[in-house]
Amino acid sequence: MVFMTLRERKRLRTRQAILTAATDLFERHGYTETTLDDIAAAAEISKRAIFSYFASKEDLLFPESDARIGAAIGAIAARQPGDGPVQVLLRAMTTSAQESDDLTGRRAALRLRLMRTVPAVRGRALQHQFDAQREIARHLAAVFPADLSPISAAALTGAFIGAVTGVLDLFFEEQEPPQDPVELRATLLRVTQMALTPWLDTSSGERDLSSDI
Amino acid sequence: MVFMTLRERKRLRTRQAILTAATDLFERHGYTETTLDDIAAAAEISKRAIFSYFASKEDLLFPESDARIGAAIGAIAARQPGDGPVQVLLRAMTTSAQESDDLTGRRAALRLRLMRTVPAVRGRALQHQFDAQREIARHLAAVFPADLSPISAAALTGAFIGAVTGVLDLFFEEQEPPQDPVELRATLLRVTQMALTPWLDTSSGERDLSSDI
DNA sequence: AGTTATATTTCACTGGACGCAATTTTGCAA
DNA sequence: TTGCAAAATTGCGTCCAGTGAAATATAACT
Repeated sequence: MVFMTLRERKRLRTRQAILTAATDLFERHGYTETTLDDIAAAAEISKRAIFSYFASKEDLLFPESDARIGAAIGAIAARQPGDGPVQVLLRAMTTSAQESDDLTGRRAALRLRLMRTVPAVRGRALQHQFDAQREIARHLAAVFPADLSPISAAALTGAFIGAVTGVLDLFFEEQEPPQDPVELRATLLRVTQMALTPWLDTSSGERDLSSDI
Repeated sequence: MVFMTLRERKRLRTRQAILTAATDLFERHGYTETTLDDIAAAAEISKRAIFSYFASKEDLLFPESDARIGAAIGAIAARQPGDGPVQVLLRAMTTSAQESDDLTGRRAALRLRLMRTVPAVRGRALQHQFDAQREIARHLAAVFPADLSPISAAALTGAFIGAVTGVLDLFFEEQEPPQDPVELRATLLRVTQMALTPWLDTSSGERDLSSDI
């Protein structure tokens, strides 16, 4: 966006200031230990102003959730002619894991860590994931009206995401999420592969995810 | 338990009083509109005492979540000799939907309604569901060490529950959850059937869930 | 009855969220 | 450059969930 009024640019800057201040303090002093007053002070803004940028304290950890959904449905829209629903879902997952910076960056690792320690954060994460899932299912059904009823689309999408989430949780129970963005992204793709290979074997068309890394 | 100290009996009574007061007020005035002070007053107890029974306001809606998990892992333990992982999972879902009063009763319908309107409630519900999923996956892997790695168990369980949850959400988007417990339970089983039939066709052994109704 | 253990109440306090009015900042036009 | 309307920001104040600690009450045990 080259054309932005000065107002919008400044707003973006303070928004970014809030985000960096928040993640910074979260990393150094912990999530619950950091108050909104602290963040406001660090961002040189009033506490009240934070709520004009983010709806809640938790949302400071999910600043780009819309973009992630957007990437996924974009991948669905830009499907290859020969692909079936399963392939499309798969590609939507991997590309959305790559395009949006939401899965990389230092905020991603922080979020993964906080998800397992702060209940409120986990709850918000699951909510976001669920909303994304509903949206994806809706678009998938719209794109394959012949092959998928809305119900089948919901079931298939839920199964996919559920499988990946389940394996991800198990995986990060014993293994710390890597700090390095590149490594983190590779790990996520590997876990996706682990979660979904049984599928790809039995149902339709083998495909190696590692080609996407 | 016929033999219970007076203390335990009284404690159970007040616990029940809190629950009925809470669900009552939630139904009549709404969740966010009802304060903990209201509930405390209705239960004739101090607000502070509520927290010695329940950890949070949301948890007033999930009083028996442990029992639900217990029923599920009980069903896994008491599996039929010939059943594979898929059948066991299926039976665990249906029986846990029947044994625990958590899915029936007027609190279940209320909860389903609030899950779609109050974000905090939805978050808590997803958290409970996720915890249950992890527990179930762990037990499933323990019971089928030959057929399932811990990872496959996590993926399979996540896929199952994810599919059911996704379809459930879609279903209740247009259709109000029925108030009548019997009808509600039947609906849940029907939705489960809808979500999982594609599976049962392709993978292993057809089975009609309606025999469980 | 007296003693110990466990609930419950009371009170004071923190922190997140939000409504509202006053005030400052900014974009833009005369 | 100045003036003005719109938008952003601030500084209150309020509400409510949740916590800590001390005081009080109540059951259990001997």
